[in-house]
Amino acid sequence: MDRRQRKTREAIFNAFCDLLSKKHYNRITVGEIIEAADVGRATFYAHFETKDLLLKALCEELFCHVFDSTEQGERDHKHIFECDAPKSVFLHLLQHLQKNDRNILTLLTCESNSLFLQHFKENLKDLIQKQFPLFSESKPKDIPDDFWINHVASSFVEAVKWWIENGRKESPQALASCFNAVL
Amino acid sequence: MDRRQRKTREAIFNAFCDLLSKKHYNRITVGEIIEAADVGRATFYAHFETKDLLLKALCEELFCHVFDSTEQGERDHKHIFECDAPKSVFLHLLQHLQKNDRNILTLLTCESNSLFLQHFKENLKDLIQKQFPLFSESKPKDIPDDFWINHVASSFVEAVKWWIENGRKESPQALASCFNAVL
DNA sequence: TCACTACCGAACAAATTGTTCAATACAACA
DNA sequence: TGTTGTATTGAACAATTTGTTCGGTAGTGA
Repeated sequence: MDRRQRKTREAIFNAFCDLLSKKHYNRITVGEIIEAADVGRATFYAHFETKDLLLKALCEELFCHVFDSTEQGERDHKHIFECDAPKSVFLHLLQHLQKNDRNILTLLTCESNSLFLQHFKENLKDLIQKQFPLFSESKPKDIPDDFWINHVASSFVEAVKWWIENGRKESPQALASCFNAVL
Repeated sequence: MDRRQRKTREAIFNAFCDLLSKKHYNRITVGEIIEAADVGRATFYAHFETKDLLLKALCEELFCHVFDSTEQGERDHKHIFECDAPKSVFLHLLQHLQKNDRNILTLLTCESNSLFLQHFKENLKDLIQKQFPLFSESKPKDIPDDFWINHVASSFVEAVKWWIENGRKESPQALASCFNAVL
């Protein structure tokens, strides 16, 4: 990709994140984004058809990074998935979030955090699906598999949401152990 | 309240619900609402400052009804909260939803159902909070109370969401038992 | 009957969206 | 280094949408 395109894309992402930390997604206009990013109006629309697609692209870049490194971990350090999964997977994810790559915590803390947590949940469900045998051990009998997957993924996301909305006072370890306790 | 006001309010609510069943909340304009409701623009703004506040008012009317009748039940039929709560509370809520008062199922099935489920969760948390002793029996040790309340409420909402998005094939009883199994 | 108030509807400025286009600046490659 | 292709610019544009105003109309409650 052309260096100019990369820079523009990055400038738009950064401006968008900045704005998200200040006001709700629905109240952010394209005009504000291009002003903050300092790019031309036509340039914005050359990159993203709509604000919704900008959000989608941002989420993809964001979570693709988190989950890639998780699956990377899966290959590099087989033990994460082998010894006491799924516990270690969730702890690993929490530690990853705590590292705050690409300022992901700002987005998960902002007024519109639900938008990002929603994407997070979808990615999580995929991950659980792929590694289903690992997660099915703790599954109660007589409930549908996808009900269980949905429950595990959404419980984790809701735990993260709770954590964030309460000021992230607990360590990743403490939160993971709360999560494991209710699961 | 003046009969004219009641009628206008009702017309706007109905039009809004109709539109929500057809398109996403973000894509619905005030212009469309007043056309569907067949009221003047100034009239709309005399009732609701913004579209967001209209949504809020709708949610309040909707869930106030569901939860009032639940707490009503609490007074009239003490057994709901006394014998095997919290199981019966959730079953009761599901049966209430199934009755589809005020077409609530249309809203919970629409593209923007998250908006309503969010309000549902808040009301649910209040309910659990008020009846906390009943719900704390199954609470694992060593986790914060509000983490537990959040987990119970959001698990229920996510179960309902799963139920709806999968076409509500299960009976309220079957769903309640899935929910109890994972809790 | 009478006073009150909700509604109408048209008109309005302001903000926003998404597109177009010619001019300019930069990148990649030979 | 020069050439070619492409990204960016900025201004201008119509079309939508928002939220407000106001004089006139009509229904409400007492």
